Amino acid sequence: MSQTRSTRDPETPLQEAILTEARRLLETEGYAALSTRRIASAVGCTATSIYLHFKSKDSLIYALIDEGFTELNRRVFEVSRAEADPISALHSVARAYVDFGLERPEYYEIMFMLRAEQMERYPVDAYRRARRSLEVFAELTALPTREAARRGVTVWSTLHGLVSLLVAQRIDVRLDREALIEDTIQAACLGAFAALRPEQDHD
Amino acid sequence: MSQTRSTRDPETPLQEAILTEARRLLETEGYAALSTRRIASAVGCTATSIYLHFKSKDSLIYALIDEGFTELNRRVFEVSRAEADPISALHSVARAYVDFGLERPEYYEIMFMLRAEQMERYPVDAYRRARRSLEVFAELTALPTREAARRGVTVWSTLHGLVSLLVAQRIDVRLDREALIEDTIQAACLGAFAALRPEQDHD
DNA sequence: GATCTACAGTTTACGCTGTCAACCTGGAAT
DNA sequence: ATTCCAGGTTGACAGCGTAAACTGTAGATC
Repeated sequence: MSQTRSTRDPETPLQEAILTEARRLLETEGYAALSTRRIASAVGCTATSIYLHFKSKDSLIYALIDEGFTELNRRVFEVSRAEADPISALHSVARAYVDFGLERPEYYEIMFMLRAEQMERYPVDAYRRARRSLEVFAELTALPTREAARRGVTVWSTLHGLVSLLVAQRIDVRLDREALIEDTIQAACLGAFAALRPEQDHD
Repeated sequence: MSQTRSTRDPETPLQEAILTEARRLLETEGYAALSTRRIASAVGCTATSIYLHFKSKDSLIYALIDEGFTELNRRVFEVSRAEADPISALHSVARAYVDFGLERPEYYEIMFMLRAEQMERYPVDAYRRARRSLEVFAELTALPTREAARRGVTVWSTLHGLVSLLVAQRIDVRLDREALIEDTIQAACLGAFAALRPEQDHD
C-alpha cells in the first residue's frame, strides 16, 4: 500500500516495523493471519511489546484501515476530478471503487466487511474523515441534500454488494465477471439519476 | 427459526440438544458467542462430545445455515407464487429477501457474510440446493439464460449490499431506513429490466 | 557522583478458542 | 461369559488477545 500515513505520526522504529509486518501479513496471507504473536516473532519482539505502541490489536488494524481509505480516497478523487459531466463522473467513480476492492481485497475486507459491532469503537471523527470519498456518490446525484444522501448510500450499497460477494468468492465463476461488473455499475448509475418513488418524500 | 429440518435426520437426543442450544446462542448473542464449550456447558456435556455428532464446528454451523436457507426459501417462494406480473413479483421477492435479512440478522450473517475461504468447504450440492431461491431473481428477468443469470446476480448483489451494510450497522442512522430500502429495491428492479449495455453481449 | 524517574522491553500468566488421542463405561451380540 | 462398540469423559496441545509484574537503561535532578 502507499506510504502516505495520514494521522499517526511520529513513529518509533519498532512501531514502524510492526506496521510494516502487519501490512505484509495482511497483503500476503489475509486478515485471518494477522495475530500479535506472528507479527511479534517476525519483527523480533514479544507479543506484548505491540501494546506499547498500539492500544489494542484493533487499533493496529485501524491503522491499516486508514491506509486503505487513504488509497481509496486518492483513487476516487483522482477520477472524479477528471470527468466533466456527472453521469460519466459517477460511472468512473463507481469503477474506481470496484477496482480498488478487487485489486486490494484484503484491505476491502478490513475496511468494509468486518462485523463492526464486535470491534472496539473506531474513533468517530476519524471514520468520517476516512470514508469521505463515499460522499462523492451523493454529491454527483445533484439532488437536494436529504435525498442525495440516501441516493448516495443506494449507489454505494449496490457497489458494495457486488464487491463483497466477489471478494468473498460467492459468485459463480462461470459468469462473465467483467460484464457483471459493467452491468452493476450501469444499474447503479441508472438508480442514481432515475426518478425513483415519484410519490413525495415522507421523511 | 422454524423447526423444518431439511436434510440431517435422524437425530439423537444430544445432537438435537446441541443444535437447539446453538440456535439459541446464535439468535440471542450472535455468531461470535458460538463456542463449543459454551454450547457444551449449556447442554450438559463436554466440548469434545460435540464432535461425536458433528464433524467440526463448521459443520454444526452449516446445519444452522441450512435452517436459515430453509426459511429464506420458504419466504421467497411464498411471495413469488402470489404475484402475477414479473415486475411486482420481483419487487415482492426483493422485499422478502431484505425483510429476511433484517429480521434474522444473525442468520443472514452466517449465510452470506462469513469469509467462506477460511471455512471448511460447504458441500457443493447442499449449497446449490440451499440457495436455490436466489435463482428466482434470474428467472423473473425473463431474459435468455446467460443474460438472466448475470442480471439475477446483479439484483441479488444490490440487495445484499444494502442488507449487509444495514446488518453490520454501517449506515448512518439518521437516514430514513424505510425510504432507503424502497429506493434500493426499486433501483434493483429497474436494473433487472432495463436495457443495460445495449452493445451486444461479448461473453 | 548518587539518586530518582520515565520509558521500552521482557517474562509470566489468565482465560479463552477448536480439536485430537487416549481412556472409560454400559449394554447388546456372539 | 466374553467381546465389541457407540457414546461419552479426561487431559492435552497449540493457538489467541492481553493484563500485571518485572528488568534494564538513559536522562534529569540534587
